[in-house]
Amino acid sequence: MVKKANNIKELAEKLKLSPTTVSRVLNGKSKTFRISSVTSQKVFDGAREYNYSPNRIARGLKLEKTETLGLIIPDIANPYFGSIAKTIEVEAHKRGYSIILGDSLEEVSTEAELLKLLTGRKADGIIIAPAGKKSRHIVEAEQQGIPLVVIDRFLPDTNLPYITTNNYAGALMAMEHLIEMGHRNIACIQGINGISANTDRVQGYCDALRKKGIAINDHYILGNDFGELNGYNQTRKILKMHHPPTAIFALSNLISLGILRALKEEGLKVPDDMSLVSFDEQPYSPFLACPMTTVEQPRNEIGKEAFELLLQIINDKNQENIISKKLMPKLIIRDSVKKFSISN
Amino acid sequence: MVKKANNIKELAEKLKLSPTTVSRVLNGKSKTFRISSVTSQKVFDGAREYNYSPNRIARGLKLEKTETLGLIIPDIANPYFGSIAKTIEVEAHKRGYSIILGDSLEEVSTEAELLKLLTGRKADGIIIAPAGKKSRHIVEAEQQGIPLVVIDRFLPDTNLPYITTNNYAGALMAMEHLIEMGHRNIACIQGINGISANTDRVQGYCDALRKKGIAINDHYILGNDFGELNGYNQTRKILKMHHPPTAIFALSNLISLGILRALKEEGLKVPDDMSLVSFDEQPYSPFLACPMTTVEQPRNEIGKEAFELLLQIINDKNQENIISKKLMPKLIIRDSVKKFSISN
DNA sequence: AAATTTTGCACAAACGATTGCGCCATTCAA
DNA sequence: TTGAATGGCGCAATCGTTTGTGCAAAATTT
Repeated sequence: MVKKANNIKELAEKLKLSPTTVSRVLNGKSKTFRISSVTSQKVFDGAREYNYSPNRIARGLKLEKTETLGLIIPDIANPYFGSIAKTIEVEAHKRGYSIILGDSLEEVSTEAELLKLLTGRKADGIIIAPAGKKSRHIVEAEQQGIPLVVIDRFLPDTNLPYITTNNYAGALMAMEHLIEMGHRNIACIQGINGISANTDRVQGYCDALRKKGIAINDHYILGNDFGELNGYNQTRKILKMHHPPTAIFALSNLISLGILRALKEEGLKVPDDMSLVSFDEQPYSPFLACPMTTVEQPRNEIGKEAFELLLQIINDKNQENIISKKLMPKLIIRDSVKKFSISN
Repeated sequence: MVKKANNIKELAEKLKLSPTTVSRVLNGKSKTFRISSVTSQKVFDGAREYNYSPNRIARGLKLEKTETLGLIIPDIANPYFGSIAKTIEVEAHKRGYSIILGDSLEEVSTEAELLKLLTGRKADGIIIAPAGKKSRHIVEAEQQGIPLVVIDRFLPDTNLPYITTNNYAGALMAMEHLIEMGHRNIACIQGINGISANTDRVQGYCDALRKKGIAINDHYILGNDFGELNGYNQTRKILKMHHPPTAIFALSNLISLGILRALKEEGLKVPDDMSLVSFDEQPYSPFLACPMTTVEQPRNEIGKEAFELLLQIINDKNQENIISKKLMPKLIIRDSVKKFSISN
């Protein structure tokens, strides 16, 4: 059996020192408190020998900071959020922070619970990708004084700091590509209405059409969920239209999977029977039946920037230079858009 | 500004009660300590009115349990682990536990750090998908007394409790399908050698061949990583072989993506030029250029069972009925295997 | 040699909860 | 009327850290 010191008092006794001294040495305050280097060394050696590591709970209680960050995500199984979570965890770990992960299941009520839990657990800060439009509970949490950064979407009517993709620009790129390829009748299957990420993308969709003098057909904008099923259902609707579009702009990776499922059921091919551009590049995008043209969001940057911003809010007294950002996405052109030489 | 009680003492003062009483009421011990129902009600109302929620850090310190579970995963961006993490988080949340997430980046050293961190943070238990073959640090953590469950892989030479897929059975199914379809020369691109999940799958590969009296060609078993690049590199090797196989059995979702990339570069088609079966069903599997035949692991069950098992270890004194499990996977047959009528 | 400064460390009080024990008031039994 | 039993709640110690303050001993100055 290895020798073991379970707390600072035990270690102090074995070393014939006081807990005070041990604590100070281990926290790198030897100089400040004039602990002799021989004593310091004794403490370091002892800590290793007796395999002592401080109880972070007790430490957190006393210091009133836990070096813990909350991360609330609507769906951690979605690789888009998964990779954001990854970079946040990795960055946090580098800086000594741990992540408490909460999956809100896209439900505002669960999200509110998680928020309460995290404040009860005295997280030093929270990064949240909000589940819905309602944001009162988030604003309240922030007003209780907990540093908070919003990702993926921002919340209008609040001035919570955020890091998101420039969704408007992404939609613009995608649509300009479709239009250049000769498409005029383009449907847009959207996600949750009223969420900034969605609104901005739809805005980009509309503005791109407007710029080119193409009339906006309201029936072409449909759907209300970022999930696969919505993509499937809306596509079925589209295929039954009088005057169906020649292309679909999908506002999420899951939506485009649903589109593919519906098209496949009807025996339709991309891009010959239907052109497609989707938000969210994925590792499999190049290997689909028809390699897909996508808008790639800068996931890693979102994670990094969000973490840095949160850290800044935690550490800085002057909240002057807290600056939200919309990061540029990238259009990856593949084969899922058919070239139309003649206008349809 | 809302009225606010930041700790139990403040709340007690406002209610003209002692912290003792408040604590007992809020912990549902009114009966046991004969707190009158009128007092109890006063406490409940007060807690709501002053928006009091107990400091879980202080609570954790005193109670010596934090209702926090550690989850260590090699790559949270991989949807396979992502969905396991999701079910674990959701189940845990239902039972009042929070999850501290750690991404080991497939590195044993990072994994060891995370393990230390979690014990320092006094997690009540840990669920870990080990990154490598080395497991000393994991065993040590468990011997320090922290409840621990291993997922995805088990660690031979230890008797740590585990929940995994029955990888042997999964490989057997996949191979039997390939053989039934007439394939005799089947390559196997494997993941990290020496890891149980990999070893078992390779064992299934070999046994399936043996059963059918097919000689095992050592050159057909190659690779040493679960990542995309390994799939790509090994496929390039395979394509240069004297006597190339007619089918590849990929031991992970990422490996099969790498295979697809290599095949695509050479202008080869699945299944006409190469048949393919892969471990790990994915949402996109049906929509690939050739809809892929896959082995689906029971991710949700793995998550649930692992959590239940951990809870059992945490709560039960008698560790008699701690029982590890290998859960059955499912073969999903699509179009990526070509039918060979004539033997090749 | 006395006074002062510096060195080197320890005492004890927090942090916010939980809990063994105790104490007073009331009710009941004798 | 007294003693015992019960009802209803509070005191103070404790969990493992950190830290403001304090106090000897050694070193230095006068």
